[in-house]
Amino acid sequence: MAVTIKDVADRAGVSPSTVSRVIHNNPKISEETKKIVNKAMEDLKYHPNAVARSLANSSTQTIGLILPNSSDDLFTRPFFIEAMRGISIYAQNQKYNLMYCFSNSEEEEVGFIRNYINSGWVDGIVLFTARKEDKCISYLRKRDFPFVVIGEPEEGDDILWVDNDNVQSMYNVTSYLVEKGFRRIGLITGPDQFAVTRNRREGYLQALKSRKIDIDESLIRTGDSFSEETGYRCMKELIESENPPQAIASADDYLAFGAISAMKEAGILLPIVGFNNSPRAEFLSPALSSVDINPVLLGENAVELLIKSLQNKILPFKNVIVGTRLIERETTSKY
Amino acid sequence: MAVTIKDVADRAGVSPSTVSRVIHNNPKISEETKKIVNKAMEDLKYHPNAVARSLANSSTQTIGLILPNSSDDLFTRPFFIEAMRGISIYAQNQKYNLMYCFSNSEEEEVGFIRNYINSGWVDGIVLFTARKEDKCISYLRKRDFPFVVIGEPEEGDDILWVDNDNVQSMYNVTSYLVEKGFRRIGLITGPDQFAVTRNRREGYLQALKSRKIDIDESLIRTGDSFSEETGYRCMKELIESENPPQAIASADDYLAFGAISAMKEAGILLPIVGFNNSPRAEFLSPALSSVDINPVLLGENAVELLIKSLQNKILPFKNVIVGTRLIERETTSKY
DNA sequence: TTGTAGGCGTTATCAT
DNA sequence: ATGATAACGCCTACAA
Repeated sequence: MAVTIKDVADRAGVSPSTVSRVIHNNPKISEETKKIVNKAMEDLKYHPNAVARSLANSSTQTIGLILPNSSDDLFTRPFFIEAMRGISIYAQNQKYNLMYCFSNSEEEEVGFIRNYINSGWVDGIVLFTARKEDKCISYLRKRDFPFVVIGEPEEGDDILWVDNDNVQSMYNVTSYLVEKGFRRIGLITGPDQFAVTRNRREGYLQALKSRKIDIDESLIRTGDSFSEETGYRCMKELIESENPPQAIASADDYLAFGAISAMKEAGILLPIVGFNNSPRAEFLSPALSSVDINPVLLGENAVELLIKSLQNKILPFKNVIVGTRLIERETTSKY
Repeated sequence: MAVTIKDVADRAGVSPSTVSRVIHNNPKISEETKKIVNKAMEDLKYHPNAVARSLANSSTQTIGLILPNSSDDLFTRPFFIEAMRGISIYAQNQKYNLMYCFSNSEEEEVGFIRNYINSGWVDGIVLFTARKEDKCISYLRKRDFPFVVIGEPEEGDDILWVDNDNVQSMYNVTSYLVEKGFRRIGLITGPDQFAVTRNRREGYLQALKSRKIDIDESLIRTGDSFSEETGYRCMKELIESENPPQAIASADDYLAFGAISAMKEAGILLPIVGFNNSPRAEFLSPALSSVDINPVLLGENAVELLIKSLQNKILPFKNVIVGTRLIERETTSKY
């Protein structure tokens, strides 16, 4: 078997507790013995057993990520892997381990969370999406287990979360289109159960109101997914409506991709802006203007909040807003 | 604190070992006590502590994934997240946990592997790429630690790995282009240090040889990355060469994307096939023909091999070949 | 069939 | 400054 703290103690001629103290840089240990113990550890190539340590500390230094696995191709998008990478940047720096699991439904997500908590594997959990009346969130609160959400939940501000300012971002996009001279601006979004949908619509509405532009409900399409098909369908409806829009604000790039297909089919090409700055946006023809939401930073900040709260550090804020920026491309630059 | 096996034992009026036996379905336990103990477990909402269990068993039921983080945008591609999802499908089924880490270099990868092993967190490791003289592989072998590689390593067949038949796949692509009547077929690949590069080139060469077509080295471009820029540069060289190709086999979609840009710039459009069936391939104009390598299945099979070997199950094969299929799209269908 | 006791490797409390 | 001891929660000979 592997070399243990006892082996080191024997070789150094001290007790296991002394070795433990050396490992943890306990101040009241003589330089002399510290040297001897360190030598013994090197000689034996000793490495602490993290599992035993976890048992003794009742803390695993591990964070669990709950990844959704939506029916559409949501998870094939770079958002998740980018956020996971962001999370890894901060967590690895802090010597935290990362666990992940994919779920196929909200129920399954709750199941994995329950399992992570009951088994004692993780110290905290990262949720990748905030739904309306989110069962994961209510379960985690019921269990009083540390977690952070990527995306602002409706449940209030005693929850840790990070998000973009979705209201502001869509406000900016809408204003940008208004500035270009368009007044009839169509809005295509994903399902209403997601906070991101409601917030982006809110930004759209606010922008129009602040410019004294009347809201025309017939210009607002709430899709039942974030897929291209949905975007296509919504756009088609808009095109065929009595009073079609002059420009489109889309709450997601993929919805915008679908919308562009519908427009091409109809032989028109209205200015359009998407969200998430997906790789394809850049290479589409015409290249799609899109809002970069910085998923890496979302991930980093999320796990930073979580880890700091696990370490009982004082959190100046329970929430972090990550800035977005509009990447202007061909679908709007020529107007 | 959480309820332990001892609490259950007390409530059921038995010893902890009896409870443990019930949990593990030990055959020599009376139906009577089994019932009582189960009742007690439910009443107390008992859940075994996985950390304590791991310590006692010296097995964590956890697999560690080592993700590369190449300088180009490799990791933003769906391959990794898809493979991770495939891994999760099998692992979650087998009640295995998954850990992951991103590395910025081969050295860092070795560091994370060392850490995973020394800390005792994981029972086995999944490598996401096989390089020439791969340091991760040699380190894992030195430590005699269980692992599996996605991608065939050069080190031989006592290693667990899964891969596509890259030789055959590129053989098929090349043959497909030959069938269409082209004889001067250009080849664009990524760096030579990756087995996938060497194997796909081999398939290309074999296909030409089998058709008695002379190999023209000037048609073969080995890029120094898998990025679009590289593809662009390689294609430009091919176009400007004395004797340019009539069609292109590309070992990667992104290389193909870059190549298409170069062709568009030059006002030509040679037939071209890529690899990986990236989402963008479908939506490019013209849509890119590409080989679907089935990353989900690669992940599933990889972790299946690893877990079975951890469970000392007899493995009929140490390697698995996952089938590929050519998705024909506009870049070749019209020829 | 069930209980006892020791061990997994580390930490923390209490002595000394 | 260092050592002995118990504890973390579970498993598994060995005994009974």
